Amino acid sequence: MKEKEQKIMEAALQLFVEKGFHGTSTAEIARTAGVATGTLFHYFKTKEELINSLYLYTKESMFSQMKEHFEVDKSLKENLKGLWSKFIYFSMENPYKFQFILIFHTSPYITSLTKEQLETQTDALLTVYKKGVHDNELKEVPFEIMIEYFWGNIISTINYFNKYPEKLGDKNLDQAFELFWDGVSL
Amino acid sequence: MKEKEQKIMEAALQLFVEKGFHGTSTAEIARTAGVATGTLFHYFKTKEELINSLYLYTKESMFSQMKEHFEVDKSLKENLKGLWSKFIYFSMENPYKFQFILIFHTSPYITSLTKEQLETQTDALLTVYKKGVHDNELKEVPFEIMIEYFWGNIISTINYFNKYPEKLGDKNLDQAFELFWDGVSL
DNA sequence: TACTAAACTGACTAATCAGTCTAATAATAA
DNA sequence: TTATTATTAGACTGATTAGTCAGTTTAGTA
Repeated sequence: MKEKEQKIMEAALQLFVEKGFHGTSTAEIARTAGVATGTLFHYFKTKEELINSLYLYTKESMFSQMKEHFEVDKSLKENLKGLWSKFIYFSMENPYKFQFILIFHTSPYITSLTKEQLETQTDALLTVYKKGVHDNELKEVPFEIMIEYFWGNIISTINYFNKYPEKLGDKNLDQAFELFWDGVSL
Repeated sequence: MKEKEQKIMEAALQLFVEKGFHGTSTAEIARTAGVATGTLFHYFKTKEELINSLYLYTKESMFSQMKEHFEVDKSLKENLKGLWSKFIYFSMENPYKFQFILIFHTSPYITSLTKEQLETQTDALLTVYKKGVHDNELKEVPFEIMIEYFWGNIISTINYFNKYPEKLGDKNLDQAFELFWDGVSL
């Protein structure tokens, strides 16, 4: 990716999160990125294309860190906590990216295409869930309820640490995870 | 409230949820409500005042249904489930209102004043939580974690039923609540 | 060195924005 | 009835918007 393209995306990411999609003008993005408006439209044909590109970029940036497979010598709980923690740490280290994904996901901008791409990302979790149920470690509830519960818990944990950053530590992380785990486990 | 004022608020509520604050023009709100733009600005001095009025109105509309006190002859679990269910049903019956509260709450529009008003709303929950801990029914984790967990669970349950409205029923509601309850209870 | 294509610029435009203003109408009171 | 006030209308304004375009700079190639 070219340097100016990168700068445009970084500026757009920050401004979109702080001021919303419509609240941010292309002129402001270009100014913040230190480029001319023409340059912005050279790389992204429309504002909407910029928004969608940014979504795919941030989502890829997040899920690329979640790729590692489960370690067979560890328990389901340990493995789940590993994945759960990765999401927490990613969002603490990349607050704008995480916030952007959240905002975008509940906005009218999301196209059915990008929605589909997100769905497939849950396949790995489905495998874990099925194994957990089979081994009598997890409750047998509709998978879609389980996945919403998983995400909801991650998001609320992140909200907590965003509100009270000074509380970030192993003890509170463990307690937040225990709430989640005791909910899903048998 | 005058009829046209009401119409303006209803139109604004729907459009804000569907297209965002900046994405919705005052002209479109007036057109949808069937009034002239002048009428809109007669009732609301600015667009921002309209947004804030709408927030206070929807929030009041939601919390007025949650006012009932806990019933002493019922268990903590039953009481909590009653409150939890009320939120679920409110959002299913008033999807725009609930969505608007969510969007507004994570937007730059929210002022410190309205933020304070929301905080006090959690006082009732704090009392319940303290009693639950004292009676050895609830885990002793920081209250702020508990409250985020409570909200997160409600929101993810609502997300689930919004995605799959045909799944709305006592069985799935019970299962979703059991996830929550098993997380918080000892 | 000369040539070419891509990267880049910023002034510009048509459309749209929030908000104003004057005037018309409806409601109420004397 | 007449006077007064609250309500409604929509054309209008200056500012801002997304996007264009004609031209300049940069980088690679032969």
